[in-house]
Amino acid sequence: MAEPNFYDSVYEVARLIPKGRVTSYGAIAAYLGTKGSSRMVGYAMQAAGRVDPPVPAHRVVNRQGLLTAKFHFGGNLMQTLLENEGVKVADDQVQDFKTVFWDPSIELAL
DNA sequence: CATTTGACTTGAA
DNA sequence: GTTCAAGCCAAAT
Repeated sequence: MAEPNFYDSVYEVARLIPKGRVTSYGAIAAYLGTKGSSRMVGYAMQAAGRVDPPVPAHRVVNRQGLLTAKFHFGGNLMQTLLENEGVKVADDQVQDFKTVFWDPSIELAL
């Protein structure tokens, strides 16, 4: 079911992120085949807050596991949500990032 | 229709 | 190891 819209594709993948896991923009972009459009993934996320059902954008972080999106969430909301799901966050960074990392190109490749 | 921007990534100094 | 710069694609203006 390939969505004709780049945004919708990003939303779907973002919704597929399991609880307590996080992924990176580049991972989603690579999964969509547009590795170079890593920025677009985040850009789509911005609009994600306007779509329905809502997308767990708080589970999407940058390559460094840094909560880059928290600035858009409006404070510590993002970190709170992540910790609420079992993701340890400290200094705006995901702890054990590689452990909680969820790569769609691998998890969904099956 | 052309230009600018953007929740990023990777490479080089 | 850290900092700077360039590159990438798509949507918004």
